[in-house]
Amino acid sequence: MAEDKGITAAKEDEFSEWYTQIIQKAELIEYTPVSGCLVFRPYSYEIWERVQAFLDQEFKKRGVKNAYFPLLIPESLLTKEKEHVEGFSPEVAWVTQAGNTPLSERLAIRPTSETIMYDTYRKWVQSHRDLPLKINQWCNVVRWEFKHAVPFLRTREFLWQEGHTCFATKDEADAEAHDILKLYAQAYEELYAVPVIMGRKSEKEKFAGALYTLSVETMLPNGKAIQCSTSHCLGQNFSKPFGIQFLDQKEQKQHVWQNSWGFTTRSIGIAIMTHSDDKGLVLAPAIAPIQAVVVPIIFEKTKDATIAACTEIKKQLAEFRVHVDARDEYTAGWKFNYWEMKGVPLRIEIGPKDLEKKQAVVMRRDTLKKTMVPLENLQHAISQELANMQKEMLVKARQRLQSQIITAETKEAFQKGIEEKKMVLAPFCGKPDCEEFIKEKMGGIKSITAPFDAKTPEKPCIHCNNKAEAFYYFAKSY
RNA sequence: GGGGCUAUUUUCUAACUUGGAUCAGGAUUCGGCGUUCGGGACGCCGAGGUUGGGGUUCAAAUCCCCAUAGCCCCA
Repeated sequence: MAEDKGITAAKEDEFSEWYTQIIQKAELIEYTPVSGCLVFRPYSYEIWERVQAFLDQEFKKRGVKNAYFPLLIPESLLTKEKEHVEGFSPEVAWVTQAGNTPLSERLAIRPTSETIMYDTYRKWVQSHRDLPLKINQWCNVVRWEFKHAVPFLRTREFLWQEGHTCFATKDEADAEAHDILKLYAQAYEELYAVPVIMGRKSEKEKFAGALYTLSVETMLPNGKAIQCSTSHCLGQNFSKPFGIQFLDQKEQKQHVWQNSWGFTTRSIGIAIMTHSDDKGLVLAPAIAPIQAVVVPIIFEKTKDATIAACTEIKKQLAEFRVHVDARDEYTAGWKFNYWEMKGVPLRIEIGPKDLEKKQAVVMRRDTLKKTMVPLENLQHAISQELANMQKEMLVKARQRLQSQIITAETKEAFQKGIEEKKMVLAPFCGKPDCEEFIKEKMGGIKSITAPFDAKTPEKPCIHCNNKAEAFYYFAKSY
């Protein structure tokens, strides 16, 4: 139910505390007795449902079918691809007994489903006519993190979709990996209004078992970079150990080329951190469970007429997600604060004075600016305000992101940028041991991604002075 | 990976330092009734609490240990 007080921590000064308050007071998250396993309350789950609806429809346009594979993966399957197991084994949770009976083979709770799915794909792919095979599943996964949990961003159990596709050729796999990456970027920018960077992960940071990993990345207001989503080309790294083969047109046996790609509930946390302020949550209209809340200003004599007018307005605005807060037990002022904390994009105030003048007061959550709108124009005005807000939130966030990025071609500039909590674009050789060095020496910074839009470096690697493979972003990250 | 801090009800807290009878006090919240309502209204009545386990003690919310959870800082 409603909390008694607003947000008491400032985003600028106490970012973590501020975030902890937001997610609880906006009724997004509830803690549970299990560390790192949190409740997605209806208000955050509804955001997820909107993103799901968008992605699901886009997957289907691309010929992807939904299916569901088991939660439990036998150890023998999980360990089939060597790099993959090594990457995941430290954080796999295991089921070892049923009641009091030990299991003959322990079962992993899926950290990701490559292995269980590909064991089945082997049976489904025989001919080039069976390709491409494109399957997605919406599910939960468990990765037993030992770092402390950050709600949405890093939890032991989280929700996601994982797409797993097979192609006859590498070209097709490459094209799809890029296509899905762009779709993910679109989801961030057009739904969450979060600006992102697309690129390719370093050898060290790529997915365990992948040929290469493409990623969508962004920077949070506290100076930490965060991986938004990834799209992996697995090459034939899994099709070989799992024996996923087909006969091609020339009657030759071939291993399939595979991709896997995922989008998680982490995205919700990124959107919250990006846009919210000291009054609470700020949600982009595209994903807000409620896009406009109508608050009647109630006086005893005009109460019925005011509420009737609000109900009428809701009907007029049927194309939007509108809620009328006609609760008797709270004052208008209380409701203003409450809905601001919940991040509802627009507030429509209707009082007797407004009704006399045939107008409404409309307030935008991101700018907190109020405008008077004639009732006859309301539908159009709301539509405009929502569209503007969606657009301007992205623009504003992009300006902030750009202010957090610098380019460095010398060691000194690089170091300075990192100290200033920037994301630094620098020439890098791409070698894992060189990256390991940088990480050790510079307080745990990682390569983020080699952005697609960067130039070819002329200067050598920022650290080892060998030939640079590409410009990479480096930063502290989640 | 290392270090630190915290835990009282829906929530925020008082009592803890110096263990005891004050009935664990207040506010908020929740339920009821009434007056209110243009930026977190108010009155009356009612509901609700010491995180879990162990120890010290005649006596534990208070001291000690363990577990669990949360938060912060460093790597």
